Amino acid sequence: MTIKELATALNMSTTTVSRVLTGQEKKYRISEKTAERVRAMATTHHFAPNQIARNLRLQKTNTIGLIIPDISNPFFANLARTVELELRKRNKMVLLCDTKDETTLEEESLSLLLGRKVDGLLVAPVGKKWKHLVQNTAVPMVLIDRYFEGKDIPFVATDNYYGAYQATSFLIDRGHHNIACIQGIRGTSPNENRILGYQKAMHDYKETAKHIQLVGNDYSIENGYQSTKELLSLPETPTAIFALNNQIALGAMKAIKEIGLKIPNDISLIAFDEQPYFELLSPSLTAIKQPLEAIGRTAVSMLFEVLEGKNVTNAILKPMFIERDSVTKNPSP
Amino acid sequence: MTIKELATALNMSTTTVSRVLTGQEKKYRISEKTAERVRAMATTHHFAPNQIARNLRLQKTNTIGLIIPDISNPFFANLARTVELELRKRNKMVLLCDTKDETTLEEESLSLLLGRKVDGLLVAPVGKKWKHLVQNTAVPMVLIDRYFEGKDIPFVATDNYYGAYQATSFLIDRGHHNIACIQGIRGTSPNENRILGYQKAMHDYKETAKHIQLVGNDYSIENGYQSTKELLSLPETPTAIFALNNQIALGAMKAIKEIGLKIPNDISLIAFDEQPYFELLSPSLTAIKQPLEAIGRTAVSMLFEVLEGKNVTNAILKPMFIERDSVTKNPSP
DNA sequence: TATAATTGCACAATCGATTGTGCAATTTAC
DNA sequence: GTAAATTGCACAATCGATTGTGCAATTATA
Repeated sequence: MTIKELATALNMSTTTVSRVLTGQEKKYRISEKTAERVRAMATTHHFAPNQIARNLRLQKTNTIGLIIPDISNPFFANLARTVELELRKRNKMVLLCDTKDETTLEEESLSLLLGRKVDGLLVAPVGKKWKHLVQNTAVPMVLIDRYFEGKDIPFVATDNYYGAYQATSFLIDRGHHNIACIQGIRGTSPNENRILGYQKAMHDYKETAKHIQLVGNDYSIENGYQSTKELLSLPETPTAIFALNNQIALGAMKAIKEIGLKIPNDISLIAFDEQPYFELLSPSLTAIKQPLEAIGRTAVSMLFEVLEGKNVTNAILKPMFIERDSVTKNPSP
Repeated sequence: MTIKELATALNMSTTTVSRVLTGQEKKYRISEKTAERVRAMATTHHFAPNQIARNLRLQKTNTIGLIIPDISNPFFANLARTVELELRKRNKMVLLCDTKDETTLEEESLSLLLGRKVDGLLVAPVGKKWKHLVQNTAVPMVLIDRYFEGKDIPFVATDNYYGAYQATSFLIDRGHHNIACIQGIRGTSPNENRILGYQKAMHDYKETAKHIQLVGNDYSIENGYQSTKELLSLPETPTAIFALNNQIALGAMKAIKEIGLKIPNDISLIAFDEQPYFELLSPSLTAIKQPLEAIGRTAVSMLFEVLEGKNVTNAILKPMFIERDSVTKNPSP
């Protein structure tokens, strides 16, 4: 059923029908009697306007593109959920793209979404390249989680530096000197800022902290696993590992278990990212919880401000340190 | 940049430009020289056709609606990922809707997606109501995970009966008589089939199995937690709990830990659904792994068959039982 | 009663692509 | 050299909505 058919059935012009159905009957002086007839007919026929046609005419799709590196990572899955629900409240739908942390796929996703004339973009970029992102000046965009310093694209992220500093200091306070850090994707903002926080803490406590050790290069279970195996085969093994996301932590635990070491006695562990099961592990896992819901909400409201032509300021939200049982007080070596 | 502007710049008709850019230059006898000029101009101007206009003209959006009860549940997040990547290969994009396991939101999502003229629908329904789903006869649909018996909507699901039967038999074999089952959403197909598998096993081994006990009514951590507390405060507590999804299992573990009992000595646990961290728990958690990727792939290819007008047969895929350490051999009572 | 103001609605253009058909210009056939 | 066939491209309609403007019919004003 199209508006034309509806108009024919009512013996009116499509103009009148459209104006009633878009609530403009007052503005265009459609009589209440006519308006009522239109509404009645529309409901009995279950008429719903063709959104494609509207989009074309109105030059607006009420669609937001959401680009995510890995929707199977619970961090992003939760983010996606908040974003979707928040956008729905504002009458937008989301076109989802998973980039598998590949810049190529991200570039492709971007141009596909632009071709579909999304009204806005919410992007958790891979974070290694940014040129394709700044090329788009046409549609408003807000970055989530990973961003680019000085590139003038608004973003919302966790205070990664703060979180990492806090976690590392905690380890040093507990007597750890040799703390290894397993990185995510190098060169991406969260990773670099976490590294900076880690390094700063190591430096601030340099009388006690031994040396800086960075390994790994991916936000994956596999990287956590391999890097941990590597670390634990070193002549001088670290007494604590700082895993820069939940997947790395998972891989690390797997390796530690396989090697037969015990957390926290043989080795301590802290994860950046919180997961519901962390408290159930034995021992429970000390973690830095990112304010996921706040990030999602903020990203959406920032995007709307940009859509409304307002200026926005980037948001950096504080994470929360959750102390549990995966860190010893007295590391052996 | 529109095709019209491009045509003006080339001093040609939009017809010719369109035909070249859609690869129909042969069919409509556009000279190679002209075609080459068009292509060159298109690339220098970075021309990309307005998909909205194409969609309207072609009556096809190359968009699939994906309706999911809870994208933050790793089961569905993984599913969504497979589906998204698989659809992208076939040049479709996905409009995502999260229904929070609420039928109302599902109905709303459905009509929004239909209004947007999606070419097809992949729905993991809440599963309690189906009328709104069968009302849609216009666009092809495939159900995932939860389905409706005899309602003639094609689906792909795990063999829940089989999985539950296997898990329950395993518990009985290990000497458990009093096995409680914490349900997900009652009345939904996976839940009912798992229950049937559980009951059948209990019945088949009735000399040894004691009685059937069903509690709970949600696929949530909270339900797992509350139901477990309830079970463990019974005069005659079960020796094993069968949790009907990963979230329930998580809640159950939380409750068990809080009460101070030990798995598996005090109580055994099996989860329907596998998660990467299950093997890292102490003890590691015995689980039934659903063939997630296969489900996603199958759903997509089934949808395409429907789109191509073929007949499809429902797919019921076998899960895999993964024995770990969360079940004792000799339950005490 | 004649004129002005208001009411109530429809015509037709528009958004940006695609496509059936028609018509010169060129080439081929005889 | 003329008719027929082929080549190369453009006109205009179409998809389904929205909207500036215009024009009767009705009501108000003087």
